[in-house]
Amino acid sequence: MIKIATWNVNSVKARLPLLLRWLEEFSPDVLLLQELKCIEEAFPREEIEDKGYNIAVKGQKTYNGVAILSKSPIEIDLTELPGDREDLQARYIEGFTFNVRVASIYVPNGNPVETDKFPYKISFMERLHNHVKTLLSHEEAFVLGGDYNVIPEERDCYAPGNWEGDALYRPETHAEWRKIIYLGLTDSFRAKNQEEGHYSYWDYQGGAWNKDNGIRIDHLLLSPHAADRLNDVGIDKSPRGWERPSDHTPVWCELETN
DNA sequence: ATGGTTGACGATCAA
Repeated sequence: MIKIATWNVNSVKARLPLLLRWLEEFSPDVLLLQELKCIEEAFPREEIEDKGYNIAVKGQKTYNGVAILSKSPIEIDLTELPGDREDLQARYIEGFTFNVRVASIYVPNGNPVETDKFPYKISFMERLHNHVKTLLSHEEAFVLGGDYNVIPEERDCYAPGNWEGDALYRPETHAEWRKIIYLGLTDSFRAKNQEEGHYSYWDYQGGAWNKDNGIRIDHLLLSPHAADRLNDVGIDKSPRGWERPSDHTPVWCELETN
């Protein structure tokens, strides 16, 4: 079995103690990180290598930043999402490890929707849609994990009415999400669990964590070959309750080894 | 209670 997880850590430097603790306790084989908020040179490489991980980083000062951690060597193939050479934001890294293609993705938030942030989000999702078509043509097992900043359905948020008009819940956002899924990808969490009320993010504000006012926006999307090997999935809520947490908590899936 | 969190940065923006 191979355990693959995704976690938006909201600053890898601020979250290092929690990250090290979670690597120790959960011991994922592969961990996809988002929102590093640092350049590659500032990434806490040694501390994570000491836990037994290989590391590939696409960093950026202050904002964004994604990484792949793996107990097995990582072959990096892409450090940006194809389709827009002018997009300099560090939101995509893709590689090959444990005989599986993996990507760590940080889809733009897109709010406020009346600014250019929303069309940037939509065009990023269109580029992802195009890239997924290319990936599918190779007939490989792949796992695309990350913070998609998409609440897929009503059952993925505590109060759907509050999200009307938000970039995470807009009709255009749902349309792009469905375009990607309908290419043949599996939302791994929904392959095993149909219940409402399972979340991966709780806002820092308004006591959202204590009230369980969350949303499910961190996803692990599987290619057909990977979905055939899906054994189990879960959301590990515990790190959200630790001291100085990220506002996101890790989401994981377990694939059978072949 | 004209507010509400957190992080990086630099005196504000982004989420």
